[in-house]
Amino acid sequence: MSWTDERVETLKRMWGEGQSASQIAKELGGVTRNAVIGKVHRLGLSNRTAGTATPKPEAKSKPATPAPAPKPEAKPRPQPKTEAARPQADPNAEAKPSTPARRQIIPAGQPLPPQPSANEISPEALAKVNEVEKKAKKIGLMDLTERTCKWPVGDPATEDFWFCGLPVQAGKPYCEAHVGVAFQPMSSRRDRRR
DNA sequence: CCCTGATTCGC
DNA sequence: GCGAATCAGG
Repeated sequence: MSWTDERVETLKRMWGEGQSASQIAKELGGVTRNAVIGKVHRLGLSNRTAGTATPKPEAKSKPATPAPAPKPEAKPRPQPKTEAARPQADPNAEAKPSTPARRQIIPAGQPLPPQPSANEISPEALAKVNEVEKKAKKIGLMDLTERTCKWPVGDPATEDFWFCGLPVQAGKPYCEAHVGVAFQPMSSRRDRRR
């Protein structure tokens, strides 16, 4: 495969959209993420300075760079990374954030409190969670590792309690699906059109 | 271990 | 110019 105009265009577009190199590579086909990254660099449209700015000092032989070129480097990086984390209490301590319809203790006689749109999780995310829970590993507390989703499911007071256990996503404590509900996309407050 | 991008260097 | 190997990090 070669870098045709079209493929380069796709590369540029996707990279601009913040897609990862591997995703782009998969989309293009016939290339590895390394190829994509290499191309990105050659095209000069590299620094997205996102997740991994690697100020690599020097690993291998290459003193052929006598020009240190002091870069001021004042880059705030305006990536539209809109992600407002709703601090989800520790699963271990928290009861069970799994069920969307969280039990709210309503004092008898109270009129149905206008559910303050506290948790407005995208339907897709919820659906994803429900799906994922079917194939969850259903692991016990002892089975949790640093790379198993720690999302609790069920009632800790019963036997019907387990942790998701699916592979977590890079650093996060949860699998992708659960990260989706644990971290709100920030603006769930949509204005009602009049 | 999974993933991310960055860099180097033989081709 | 290309990209695998490697590096550095989450």
